Amino acid sequence: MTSSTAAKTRRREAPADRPALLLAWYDRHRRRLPWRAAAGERADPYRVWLSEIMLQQTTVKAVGPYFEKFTSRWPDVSALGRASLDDVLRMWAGLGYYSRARNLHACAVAVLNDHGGIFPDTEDGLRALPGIGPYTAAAIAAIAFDRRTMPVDGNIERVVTRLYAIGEPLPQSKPRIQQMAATLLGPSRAGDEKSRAGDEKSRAGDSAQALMDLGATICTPKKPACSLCPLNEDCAGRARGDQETFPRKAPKKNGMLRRGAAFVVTRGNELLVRSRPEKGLLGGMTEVPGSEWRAGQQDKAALAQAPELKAVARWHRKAGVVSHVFTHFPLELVVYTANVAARTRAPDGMRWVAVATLAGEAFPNLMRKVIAHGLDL
DNA sequence: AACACGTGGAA
DNA sequence: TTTCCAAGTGT
Repeated sequence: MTSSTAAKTRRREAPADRPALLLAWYDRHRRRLPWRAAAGERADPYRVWLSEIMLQQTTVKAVGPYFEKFTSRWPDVSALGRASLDDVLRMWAGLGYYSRARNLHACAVAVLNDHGGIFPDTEDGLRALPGIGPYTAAAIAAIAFDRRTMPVDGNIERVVTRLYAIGEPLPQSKPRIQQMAATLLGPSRAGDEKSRAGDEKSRAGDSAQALMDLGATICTPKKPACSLCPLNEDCAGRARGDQETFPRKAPKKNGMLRRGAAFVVTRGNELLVRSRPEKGLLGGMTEVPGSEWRAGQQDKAALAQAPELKAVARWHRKAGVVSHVFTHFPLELVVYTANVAARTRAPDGMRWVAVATLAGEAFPNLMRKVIAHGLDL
């Protein structure tokens, strides 16, 4: 047997201890984030939950100020559970995916009313709450309650598909990824008293956060810094040289451009607004009145679609359009402005709000753009 | 299973 | 400029 064969054999018999390498790396390089406890300390379930909801499909940078605002105003889940939904939507405005805010509030109410203000400490218990899906349930269980479970988010999907060169595209590969990700969990800690399944104490939360930090800082979507990766010796993707091509995923289709009109109607220093329906796009958020948004439509017919605004005499069409891109379609809105007489009543379902207090309204960013365009802000 | 659901930043 | 995407969930 040659020495190189012997080395290969040895490696096969004693593979790198990836869970341990991962935790050792995490102990040196973990990111300091507002919702994370100090090393070795138990995280606050409320802060873990709040951060996990905010971080869904959202960058750490964008979440920072929102997390600060929320925790300052509502220091615990009971406080949030006693807040009004409107207040929560106003605080969430601008973060996107507004059903998260709705579910966040519903979840806080459920924890307060059904669980005495204490978060369930099991994955199943968490999973039953509004807005908590399989990822978030596992993340909270692992990070806040030391449950030995591995949440799989986008970062972990990327790291794992590269590590094992999983060529099957998402989402079909999800079960395989989940299975392989779980092998990166460290062993149960010794000295446990008997424990139920999945109840073993471990550093599961650290293992999960290690994988996320690795994905965020080293195993990045483009140009991964493999030379700095604690798992690089054993990475199948890197061995093949095509690590950047993982994870594979089906191409996404682009939505068609939709157009519509928005009406910025002022009455002195007040603006005419309404609330969107609770379900659907921008659900429950505040908007200025407008036409429907249709693919292929020009704006000619827009005014005709706003019968409740027929009374307005003088419309002024602002030059240019407001462009916005949603996940599934781009949007262009033309903006009409008008100023109406002092005691003009708001049409049914609409209300006047002071321009001075606009910043505190539950406007999604699209509406902030529209209003800024219409008011020349 | 596939699609709806926001936004801003990076390359 | 365009494309991709960032700690997913609900239906």
